[in-house]
Amino acid sequence: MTKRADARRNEKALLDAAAAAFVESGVDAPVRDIAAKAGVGVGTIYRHFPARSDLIVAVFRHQVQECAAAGPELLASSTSPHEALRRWIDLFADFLVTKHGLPEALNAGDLHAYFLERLVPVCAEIVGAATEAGQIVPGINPVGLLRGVGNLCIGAGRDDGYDARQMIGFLIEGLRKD
Amino acid sequence: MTKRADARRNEKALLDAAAAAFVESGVDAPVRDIAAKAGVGVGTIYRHFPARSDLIVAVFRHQVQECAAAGPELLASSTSPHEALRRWIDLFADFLVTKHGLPEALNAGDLHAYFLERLVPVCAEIVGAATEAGQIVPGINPVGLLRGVGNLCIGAGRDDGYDARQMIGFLIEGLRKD
DNA sequence: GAACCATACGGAACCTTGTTCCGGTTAGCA
DNA sequence: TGCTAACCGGAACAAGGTTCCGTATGGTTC
Repeated sequence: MTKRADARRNEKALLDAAAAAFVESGVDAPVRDIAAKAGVGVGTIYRHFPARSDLIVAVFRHQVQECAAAGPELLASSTSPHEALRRWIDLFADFLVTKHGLPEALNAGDLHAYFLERLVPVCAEIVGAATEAGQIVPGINPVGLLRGVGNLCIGAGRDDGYDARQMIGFLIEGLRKD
Repeated sequence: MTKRADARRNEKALLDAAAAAFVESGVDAPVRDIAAKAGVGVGTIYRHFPARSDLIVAVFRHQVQECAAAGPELLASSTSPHEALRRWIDLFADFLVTKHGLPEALNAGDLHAYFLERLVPVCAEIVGAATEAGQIVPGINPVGLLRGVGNLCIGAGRDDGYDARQMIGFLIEGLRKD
């Protein structure tokens, strides 16, 4: 059941256009703009991506995968589970901080679903290792931690005096069992 | 230059209606709904409150004042500056967590302006005291801290596994200079 | 208490943004 | 070449914020 050639072409054009639009205007870029940039009608967007959020997910899927894949590697290569946690969270934050509007969008609905589904198991593994090693307080919920870090990334692009990474650093430090 | 009686009456009706709407639907309650609940046209809202955000600010002004006022008191009555900081941040978080949609709204524009203007000096004072006492790491930006805590309150109403207060607790703990 | 007008009001209309719908077009195959 | 299932474009709809302007009225003056 292979797709028609024009459909495949349009889907790629849309992904490219969306990626470009997200870079220059943030993930809030209007659907019409993306359609125009791809040389396509809005209807075509909605056939390929039933909702705006599906387009966002599609654009960032690769990077989420990479972030997920990095988890086990960091756990193996770090000097301690807490160090691995810190480094992995940094990776996650780096990803979010560079995508204008993504952290806020993450709080509403479907993005949430995919991102968390993919990253929670990884986070859980690292948190579990750190807990077992007695390096962080027990009972930390991986979902909650991920959401917290995601929230801290909100507004990180603006030039006011907000340093998301610093705050995330404090949060991770506060997890320590001392 | 005193306002006309009907204008004053309508302003109060609007504030009451907005407060009620915010409680039952969150601060995202549509302007039209608020107008209807107050028995007033939308035009009237915009004469009294040039933008939606001004209405939100007006509704919560009192509580922000109270929170600001509590700062010095806590500093005086607590056993240590870090303890005062923790308690004051808890107060701030309690305020935010109980207002559906307020934390997210805080990130966009004008709310920001008023809330921060009022609370930053207070936060700065407590942070300064804790810093001088050598209880937290030096160089913490009060604006950043407030924004971070505000961000952590986002999505705190939902029944998924996110505990904003716990995350805030970790953040404050991570500020410690050990 | 009548007349006047600055002030205030209501709500239709406008703009933007997401989403749906459907008549027209076309790729791929017989 | 013709057929048709798959696909496309964009007008139309819904919802929410904001603006505009003709109408109504509180308060003041005589």
